[in-house]
Amino acid sequence: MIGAMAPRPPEPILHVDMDAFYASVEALKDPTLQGRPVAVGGSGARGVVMSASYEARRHGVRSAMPSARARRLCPDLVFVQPDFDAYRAASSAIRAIMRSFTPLVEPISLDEAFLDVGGSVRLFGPPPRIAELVRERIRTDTELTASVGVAPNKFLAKLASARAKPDGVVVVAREGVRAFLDPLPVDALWGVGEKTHEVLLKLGIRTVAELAETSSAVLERVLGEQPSRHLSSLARGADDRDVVPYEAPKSVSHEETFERDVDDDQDVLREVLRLSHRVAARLRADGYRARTITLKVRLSNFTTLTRSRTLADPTDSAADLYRVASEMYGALPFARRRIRLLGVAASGLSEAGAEQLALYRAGRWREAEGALDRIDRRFGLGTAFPAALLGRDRRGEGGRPPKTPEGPGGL
DNA sequence: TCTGGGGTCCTCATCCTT
DNA sequence: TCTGAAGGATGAGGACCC
Repeated sequence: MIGAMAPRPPEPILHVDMDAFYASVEALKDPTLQGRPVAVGGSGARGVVMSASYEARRHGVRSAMPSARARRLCPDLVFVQPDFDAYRAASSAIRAIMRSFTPLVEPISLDEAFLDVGGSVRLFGPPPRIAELVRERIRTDTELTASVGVAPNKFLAKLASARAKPDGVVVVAREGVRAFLDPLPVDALWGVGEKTHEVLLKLGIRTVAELAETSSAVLERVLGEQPSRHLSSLARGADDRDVVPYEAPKSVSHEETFERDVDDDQDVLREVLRLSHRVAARLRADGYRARTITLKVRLSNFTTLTRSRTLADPTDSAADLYRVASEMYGALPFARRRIRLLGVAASGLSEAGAEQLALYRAGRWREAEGALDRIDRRFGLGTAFPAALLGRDRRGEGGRPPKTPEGPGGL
C-alpha cells in the first residue's frame, strides 16, 4: 500500500532567477572583480550591457543599456566580454540542483526557470521551504545567489522573484494576490513593453488595479483582441499555463551587427555565407532541419527588413541556406544602402531523422559541412570554414574578396 | 541615448484551394 | 463555368522577453 498523497499546495510554482548571473559568474572566474562595478557585454561603440553587477546597478547601469552610456554613468565600470561556455556550465549545474527537487523544471533562459513543486511537498516540505532549500543548494554548490518567487501560478511567481531580488524569497499567497498585484505599475506585467506602456499611460492606466478596472471593450479598441484578453487576465492574477519541462525549438538564428556599416555587396554576401554556416551547423548539431529561411537586414537608419521563403523540402545545409538567403538579398529593393546588421534564421523545424535519406539532395556539400562540424567539435568553433571566408576578418574588413561567393563557398 | 543577440508570438495582407 | 466565402499557408513587420 502506497501512503496517501499530500494535497497539492495552493502556491506550488517557483520562479528561480539568478542574481546578476553573467556578472556573478565572471566574478567567480576572476575574484579581483568581486565588489567592483562590472558589466558583461561589448565595450565597443555599438555594444550594449548584457548583465551588470549590483555595484554597477547602484550607478544606474542596467542591462540592454548602450555601453557608451553605461560608461558615462559609471566611469570605473569594468567591461568583460561574455563567456557563454562558462554561463552554460553554471546553468546546467543549477538545473541539476533544481531537478533534484522536482522533474517539472521549465528553463526560460540560462539564468531563470520555473519549477512546479506541487508533487514534492511530502519529500521536502511546503513550497516556501523548498525555495529556501533550492537557494541554499545553489549557494553552497556554485557560490552563486538566486532569488525565488513562490506563487499559485507562473506569472505571479515571476513577479514575486523580481520583488525578492537580490538573494531573497517572496511568497504570494492565494488570498494575498490582489494586495500584491494592485499597486504594481502596469509595465510590471508580462507583455507590457515600451509601446503598450505608452498606450496605457495615454488612457490614464498606471497601475495593475487601474488596468483591472478598465473595460475590456476599451482595451480591445486600443490594443487588439488577443493582447487585451491576455492583459486583463494577468491584471486579475489569472495564468493557467503549466510548467512544461521541454519544448522543441521553433527557430534557430544568428545575427550580427557590423562594427561599421557595410555597403559592399560582396562583403554582405560573405557575411550571409558565414551566418548560413553557423545556422546550419546549429541545425545539424541539434538534429533539426528547416523549411523556412529568413534573411534580416537592418539599415544604418535602423529600418529593419525581413524576407523569408519556404522550401519544398527541409534542409540543414549551409549551401541551401546561403543560396536562398543570397537570392532574397539580391531581390531587395535597394542598391548599395549602408547595412548595420545581417541575420539568417531557419524556422519550420522538423527532426532530421523524420525524413527520407533521399532528401539528402545536397549530397557532397552536406558531407563537407559534416566534416566542418567534426573539425569544429574537435578543435573549437571556427577552426575550419569555407575558403570564401578567408582573407577578411568576420566583420567584413581586410583583404580583397573573391568576385562571387559561390554555393557554400569553395570549402 | 542610440539602440546586441536569440528567441516567441501576434497581426495583417495576400494567395491559393475548396 | 463563374463567383464568392471561408480557411489555410505564407510572408512581412512589429512588440516583447531574457
